[in-house]
Amino acid sequence: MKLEQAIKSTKFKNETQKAALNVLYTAWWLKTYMSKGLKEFGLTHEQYNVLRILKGKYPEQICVRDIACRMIEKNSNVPRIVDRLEIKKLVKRTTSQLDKRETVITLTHTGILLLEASTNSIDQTMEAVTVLSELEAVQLNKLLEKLRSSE
Amino acid sequence: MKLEQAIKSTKFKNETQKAALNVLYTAWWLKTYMSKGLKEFGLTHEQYNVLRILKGKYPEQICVRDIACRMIEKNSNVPRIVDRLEIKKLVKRTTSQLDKRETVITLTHTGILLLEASTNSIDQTMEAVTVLSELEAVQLNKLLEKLRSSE
DNA sequence: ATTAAATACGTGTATATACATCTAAATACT
DNA sequence: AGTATTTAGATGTATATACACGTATTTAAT
Repeated sequence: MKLEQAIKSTKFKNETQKAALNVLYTAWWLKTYMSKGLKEFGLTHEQYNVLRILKGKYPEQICVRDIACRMIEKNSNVPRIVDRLEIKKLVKRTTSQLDKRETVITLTHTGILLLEASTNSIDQTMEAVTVLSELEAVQLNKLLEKLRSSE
Repeated sequence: MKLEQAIKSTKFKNETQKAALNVLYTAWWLKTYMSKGLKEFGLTHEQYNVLRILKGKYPEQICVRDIACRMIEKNSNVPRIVDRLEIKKLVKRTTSQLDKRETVITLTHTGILLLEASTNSIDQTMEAVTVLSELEAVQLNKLLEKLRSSE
């Protein structure tokens, strides 16, 4: 669906403003598909992101701060997300002995199994809905990084 | 900043998966700038979106459902956002006489003034941070719509 | 060595997101 | 007409987002 139909508006200041809105809308669109796919595993978008980050470093341990700076949405309240993963026994918290301020998070066996099952399912879903050739994806990545280059 | 630095990860399944993550990250990045700019006006991202939609139709009236389907994030709880705008006296609620189920939302004078001031400020901020030529923006819009074309 | 500053993370609050449920009103069905 | 279904929107719940603040621990400064 064209952006114009999606948000029922045709009045954009210029193509750049439209592009910004288009990025916001597309992100919402992607998140919606992901959340739907994750539902059968009882995971939210953010919980899944944390599990993926833990998997990426496994079996190396990782503290809350390291998780936070790897999150897509940097303002995520990682302690609280970990709370929920801990209740479901998908991760374990331990105080680091090297630095007692740090809380080290570890994937449990249950966590690994759930992550494996959900990753396969989500990757398939996302591949099915994200219609881009490899070349187009490269182009899109370039343009998004150009957009953010003021930072 | 490159996506790899932003989320401290270099392991992507393919360029398409990276593009999806890049869209999500860029959306977060844009929202952050917008929220910062809106703060001085005491508005959130979503409250601003509702005000913009009301302005787009002004002085024509518009009901809650019509606002909802124009929102960028379709799951927005519009009645609750309107609650907050009403408390700040930026909008007014009236029950439609044609269909008493409908609640019609109108911008107040205060609302119009605040919207004008904030729009100028935000448009400037967004233009400053969103670095794209008109041509690049056209390309980006095309690629995002291609990405979503499975829908 | 003692105090000051910085860091890690937990917690609190307001709002948003996602989704389910409830109520009133409008429409459709027989 | 009388009942069923649909629609609009308010409301409830769990989690997330954004941000401020508190506490314990570590590092730096004097």
